[in-house]
Amino acid sequence: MLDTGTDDQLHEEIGRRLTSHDQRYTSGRRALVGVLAAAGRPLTIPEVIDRGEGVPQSTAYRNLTVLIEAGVARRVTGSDVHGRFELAEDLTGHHHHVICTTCGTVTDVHVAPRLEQALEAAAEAATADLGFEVSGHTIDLLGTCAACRCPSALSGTG
Amino acid sequence: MLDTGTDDQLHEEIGRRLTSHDQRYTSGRRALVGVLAAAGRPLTIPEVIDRGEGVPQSTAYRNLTVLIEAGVARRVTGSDVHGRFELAEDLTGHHHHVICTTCGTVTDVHVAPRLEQALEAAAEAATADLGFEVSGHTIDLLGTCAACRCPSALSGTG
DNA sequence: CTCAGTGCAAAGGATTTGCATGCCG
DNA sequence: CGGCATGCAAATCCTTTGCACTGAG
Repeated sequence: MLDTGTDDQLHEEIGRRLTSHDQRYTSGRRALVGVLAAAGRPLTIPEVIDRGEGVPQSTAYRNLTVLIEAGVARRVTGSDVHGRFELAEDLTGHHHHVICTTCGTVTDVHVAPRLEQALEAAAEAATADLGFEVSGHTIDLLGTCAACRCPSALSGTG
Repeated sequence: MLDTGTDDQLHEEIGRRLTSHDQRYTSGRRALVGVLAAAGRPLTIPEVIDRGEGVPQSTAYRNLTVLIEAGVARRVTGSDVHGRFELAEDLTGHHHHVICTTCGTVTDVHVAPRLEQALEAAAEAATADLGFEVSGHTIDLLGTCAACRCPSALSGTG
């Protein structure tokens, strides 16, 4: 993960990446990045639009595409119909997704580095004979979230 | 993984599952299962249709939905636009996917059971404080396949 | 015979694109 | 000033659905 400790540093780094892809880092794109950064989990297009100030779908899709091409964002696919979008891992840190199979909500989690390393080694071993060069991985943990396991927890009295 | 060592056993088991969901195991569905079983990797709808004998899209989607509801098939999402479909893991064995980020091809791989267990344990630990109950996981290994790394290998002399 | 499955074509929803205008560089 | 980003709306693509027909129990 890069040193993007402050929002300014994050935006600066993203600006550099866009520039190097002949793209401008406009206020609309900045807002889009802000929405993704603030979310802390992958968002669907409706969610992105909701949190932006009246951004049209087309612009949201278009800018997301630009961000993806510049290596700033990533498209994630949950069990949902909508694609989900989040900032690139080198900006936010390597993490995985916890997906509730009941409500479809996606949450970020971090896994022990030791296990990550073990997985990487295993991945190399498993794909060596395929002539496949592993550059990364994703792990989705599937199950049921607290809210779906115990709906009454939402009403406050337990 | 169930004892579905022969195609007959596989079809018998699938027939049972469909029956228990008030669905018939028709020849069309049998053919669909055959296509998925023969593929050995998740197929997109165009691929499924290609390998079937003139199955209409609507029937393909419809039967895939039925198979999924009966726990016979599963929907996987690659980096592609199309959803991908494969038989359920308890029929084919637990495995993961290797995805070529260049051409989008998805291949199945198996990972050492020891690592799977370590991952499961880590998953429990990582989600315990979320109140999330983990019931399964998926791992996608991303990278570049042999064909995309070395295109000349396809010409036969490699 | 009766109901579920199939096929066709249209509908529905997500994503992409064309074109005119406004803004950044 | 010139080119890119933006907005709107239509187009496109994947997926679902309605309806009539055919096949299985």
